[in-house]
Amino acid sequence: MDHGRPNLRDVAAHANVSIATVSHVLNGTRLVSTATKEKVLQAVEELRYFRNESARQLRVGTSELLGVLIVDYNPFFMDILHGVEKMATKQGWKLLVASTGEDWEAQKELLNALISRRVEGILLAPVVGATKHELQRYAKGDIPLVFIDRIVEGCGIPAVTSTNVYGAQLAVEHLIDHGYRKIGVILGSLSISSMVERKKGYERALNNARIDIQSECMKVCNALSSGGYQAINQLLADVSDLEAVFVTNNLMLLGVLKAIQERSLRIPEDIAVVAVDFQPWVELIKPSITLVSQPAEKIGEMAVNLLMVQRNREPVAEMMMKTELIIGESCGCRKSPVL
Amino acid sequence: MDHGRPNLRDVAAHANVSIATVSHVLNGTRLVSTATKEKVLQAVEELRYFRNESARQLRVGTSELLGVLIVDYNPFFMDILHGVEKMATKQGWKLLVASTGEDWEAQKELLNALISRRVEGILLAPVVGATKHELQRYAKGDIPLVFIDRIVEGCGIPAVTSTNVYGAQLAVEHLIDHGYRKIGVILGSLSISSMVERKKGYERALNNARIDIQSECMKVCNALSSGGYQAINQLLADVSDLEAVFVTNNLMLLGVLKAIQERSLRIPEDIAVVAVDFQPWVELIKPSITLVSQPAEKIGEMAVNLLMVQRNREPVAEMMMKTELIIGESCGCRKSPVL
DNA sequence: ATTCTGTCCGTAAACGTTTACGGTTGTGAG
DNA sequence: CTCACAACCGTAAACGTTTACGGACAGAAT
Repeated sequence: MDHGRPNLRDVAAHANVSIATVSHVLNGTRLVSTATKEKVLQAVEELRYFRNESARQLRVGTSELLGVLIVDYNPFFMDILHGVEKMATKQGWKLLVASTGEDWEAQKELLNALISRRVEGILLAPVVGATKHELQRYAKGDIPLVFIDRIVEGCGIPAVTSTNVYGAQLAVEHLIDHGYRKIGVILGSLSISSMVERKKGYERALNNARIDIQSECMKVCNALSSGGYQAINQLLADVSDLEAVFVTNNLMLLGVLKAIQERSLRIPEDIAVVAVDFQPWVELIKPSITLVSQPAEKIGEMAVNLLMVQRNREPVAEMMMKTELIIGESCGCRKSPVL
Repeated sequence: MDHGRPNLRDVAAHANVSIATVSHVLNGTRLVSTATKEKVLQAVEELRYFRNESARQLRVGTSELLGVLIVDYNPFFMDILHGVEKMATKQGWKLLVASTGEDWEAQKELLNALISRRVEGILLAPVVGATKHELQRYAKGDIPLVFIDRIVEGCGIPAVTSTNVYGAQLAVEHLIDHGYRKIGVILGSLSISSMVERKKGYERALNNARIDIQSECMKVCNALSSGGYQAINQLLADVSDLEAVFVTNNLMLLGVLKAIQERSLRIPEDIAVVAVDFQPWVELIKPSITLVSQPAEKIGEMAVNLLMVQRNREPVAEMMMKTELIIGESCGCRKSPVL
């Protein structure tokens, strides 16, 4: 009884067959008599043999792994991950997951690690600091990439995003329809495409309604709860007659609501709120929040699909998933819309 | 110019050195003159060489991968994952993540897949249906396992959990201190150790206060929002004079609160609520919910630590992380405690 | 008796690394 | 001049699979 993990060779010896036969039995890749098949399977069982995947991978070249680079473990990316896993499992792929933070150097490291592991494809949310030039080089490689949630334009990498401009516009127009004129917006870093797009939607809505866009109504902060908290406080300090605010992601919404509660402001009477990203808990807070929801799970599923299309060398387009306005009470829908 | 990915051989040829030298340069494993070092690095850069990890792994035997089997992508496991990643990164390990659902067959498949990949260790939340016998066989293997959040007793696998019994007891005693006597509990499957423990804590609290434990006060449901929703409705139907309820996880809490809102019951006047798992949003709902919080991120960190201890063949104990009672308004703290 | 066809199986060559072993210089000490 | 030592590098053997190629045998067809 030698030490270490059992080999194909060990199994073969134990079953009195050749190494090739064992492999074929295990993979069902050629006819083997039921007698020897059983011998082999029994040997496998007795030795508790587990195929060495790295040897297989070295030989056949496929890793059956899918790399996913998210920015952090927040609920939005979790929903995406869920969708990704669902689709990946259908291919027999496992997920190699890592979070990058908004740190391009870290993201590059992780990209390299994934490439070294010869993953079948990489899903990534490009991070603040990512350059078109560098991403292009990655795109030239033979591992297909797909952007999720965010993009960097002009590097030939397909993407699955949502209709951010339209969604934001819809949300802000909804506020305008209720008569609000002094509308603030709280944004994350403008180095992120989704934030730029939501800003654009905000501006379009105001422009269409011929409302002046005022710079003090626009706050950029880190896209976390703490950032939202600071931003809303600044907004309230800088804009005395603020009527409404558009919050561009779920985490920032947490901070915004916290600040509003602390100040005992009433929603929507003192300040109306509209936000982005549906999460189950928002149904519970009162008044319920009007939201632009993104189909996060679908984004994940589609991203894997795009990846496979790309692997087949078919031309790939970008996909924008439809956002939806879920109307709650925080937008003041009880006020009659002005005509 | 040949096709396919560049090799060590390709790099060596391109730099006019031996294959061994390239390897040594890349790994810094022996002295190489700066001149050739630069030649090599330039060749690597020009050919865009990426080391083939599976070949390395085959040769040296280490995968630098950590397998993590969670049950689903919910906020609690996300916090755990965050902690796990933080610690794993310190070892240079990447995360192979998969969700199993409450499906033991699926979990076994995934365990086998992870073993085949020769991961450095496996963190898993053992799932409904897992048997001591089968888990013992996995524990015999040379890949260290660590339970997270839940355990299966007697299979020699170390675990990181939280003080569920004590936490639950504390929570329910807190209710009792406020004078509540008719206290319901909503549990997930009792095939899961954490749920059994929370049930035990509930029972201890009642016993200590010499309150009869009534079976109709105890509802077992699937541990999701929908389960909580159904359970609280049944509870309210079966126990007419219900005064309070203890909800044993975060997802079920969502459903419970939804049902309570639909029925326009007041918290805590009509029904007091105490739950398990702190998530940021609970601070926002009014009245704020009294909670037993688990240090999920720490659980993840400790699990990786335990893994490493185990790898060093040191004896390993189980770890129970301290839970904490975060007092909100939903327990009726405004009522003066009875003496 | 020969050939053919089909069933069943084994031998050996890759895949791309790491690393033990050894070889070739050049330099300073004796 | 020799020897030792350091600095530097190359050759080749493993790691555990998959799979192309070919061989042995049995039965059927000629």
